[in-house]
Amino acid sequence: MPFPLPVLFLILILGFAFPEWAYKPESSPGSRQIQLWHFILELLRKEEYHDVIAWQGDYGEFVIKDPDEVARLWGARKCKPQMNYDKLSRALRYYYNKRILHKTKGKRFTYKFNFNKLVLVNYPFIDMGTGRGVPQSAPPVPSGGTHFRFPPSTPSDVLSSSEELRSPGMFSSVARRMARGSVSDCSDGTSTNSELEEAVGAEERGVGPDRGFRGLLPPRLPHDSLFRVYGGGPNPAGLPRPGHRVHPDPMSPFPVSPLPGPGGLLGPTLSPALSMTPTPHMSYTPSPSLSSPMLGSHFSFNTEDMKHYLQAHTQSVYNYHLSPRAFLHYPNIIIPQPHRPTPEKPAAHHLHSLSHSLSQQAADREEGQQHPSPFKFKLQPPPLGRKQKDTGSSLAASSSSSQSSLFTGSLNLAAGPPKIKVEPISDIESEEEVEVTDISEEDEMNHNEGGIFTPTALHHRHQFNNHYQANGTSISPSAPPPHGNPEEDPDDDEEVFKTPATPSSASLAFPLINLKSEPGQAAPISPGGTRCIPLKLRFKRRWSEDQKMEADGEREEAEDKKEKHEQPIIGSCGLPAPLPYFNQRTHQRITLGYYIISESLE
DNA sequence: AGCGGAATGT
DNA sequence: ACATTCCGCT
Repeated sequence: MPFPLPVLFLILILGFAFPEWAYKPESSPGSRQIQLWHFILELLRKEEYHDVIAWQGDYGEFVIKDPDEVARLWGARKCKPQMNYDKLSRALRYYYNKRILHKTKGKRFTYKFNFNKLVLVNYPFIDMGTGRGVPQSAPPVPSGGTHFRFPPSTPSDVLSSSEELRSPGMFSSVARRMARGSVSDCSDGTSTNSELEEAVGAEERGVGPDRGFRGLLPPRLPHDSLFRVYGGGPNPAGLPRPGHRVHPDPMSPFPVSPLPGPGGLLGPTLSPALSMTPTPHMSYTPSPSLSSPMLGSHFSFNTEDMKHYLQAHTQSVYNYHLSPRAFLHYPNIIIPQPHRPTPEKPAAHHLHSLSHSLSQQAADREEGQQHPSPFKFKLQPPPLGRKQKDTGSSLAASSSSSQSSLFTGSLNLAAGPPKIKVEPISDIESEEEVEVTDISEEDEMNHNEGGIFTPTALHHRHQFNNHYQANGTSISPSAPPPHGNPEEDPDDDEEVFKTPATPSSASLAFPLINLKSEPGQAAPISPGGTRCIPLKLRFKRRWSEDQKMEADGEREEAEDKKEKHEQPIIGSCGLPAPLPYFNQRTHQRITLGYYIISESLE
């Protein structure tokens, strides 16, 4: 083996951090076509449109003052001249089920973003503001006290020579044009999007970078605790926070976004939830370069693999404006020296230095805590989208594991048919492994009966009876949840969002790998208090799930069509993807479905 | 005004 | 997937 085990593990983590999905635009502002809620946020952010749409009322609540105009703008952006508010509102209504938005009842044209669930990793710096009507904006990067800089986001700076790393359209001239809000490619000549274009142009022309952030700030903040990182509230996590918002990092990519999207529009946006829960949304796409080695009894990473993944990660971070906090997940990343990408491929260097400074950050943050540099990760199963449900995702069991045990665990599964017995999960374990990173999870835990987890729960109830019934067997979304969400506005239509997006997360997920634990150590409780279950059980559960999925995956697909609840909106954030293992008999890759969320911040 | 099903489009 | 379009219903 070219690398010692710890290094291999790092490579593995890094490697899995940058699978194909990292390039996928899902939820990313720049890529793909703009989504309506992106656009809404964009408008919200611009003072120019405050007569048309503006934050109003509760946190995350906005009112469309001029529905026709909003529709017109939207139609212009999408080159849909026939757009009107009726259609637009239909689109908005689709967001209800996705829990991006909900309607503020009784208030005309008033909707509310579900920032509890809206983990805009791609908009990590939305600053919802702390100050009662006082527009605030956060520098896009917590530059104060750190060395972090978004590197120059030019293609040559970020992209490697590897073609496969090049995201389509990224950083092209077209992309740059789009980044200024110019999407007037409407071939029908109905380019009516000049407004936004002008607006963005004005921003670019020099109004301070700070200016562009303001529009996104809703007038009030429900809980300081929500935004302790960027919001100006207490900052228990100890993350360096900029003292002055007026002097944003000059290196910030946000004022002039490199993003191709409609305007780099959401550059300086923050995920309030992210502040607390850097919950990456990841769907793992198997990487060929890793699959073959995994089948064998040993890993072999070649330089290209490393380059690929390191660069990919770096690129995805840049492309998607990922929060630098994403790097906190690798506080002690070490790019193996012997195989460090060469200078003409600077991505790894970036990553290296990034992780370096960020590890310092992490060290600062960890000051006074037990473990100065805990290589600890919380893992979360993939969101229960339909796809994931089909492929099996909900039963990610948590575990704390040493490097070697993780490896051997994976390897054992790869090396031979797992001798795993299907057995129900005891609710004790399930419940105890709950990791509430985001207080918004609380409501989910309390209301999983209406959530996306439901179908899975139904399908697997016979198998995981105890677990699911622990939280009630009713799948009625109307079952009023006990009040348990301190951050939920009292006057808000709570049931809408109390629908648990991720009871699975709450009850089954947030597995944790404590990389610091000794080999073989059970590490039942992490320093952060996370309950972990043995690796063996984790795989066992996983296997059960997979077997189950193989059996009735199609049936579920059919039934899932009716299921509208989907995962919380989480942007891709360039974090490690789940570890795959293989079903030896079928030789199929199986995604474990663990997501590294974050270190414990508490 | 607002909801959501259905068909359709990209 | 994420709308767009249409429409019946409340």
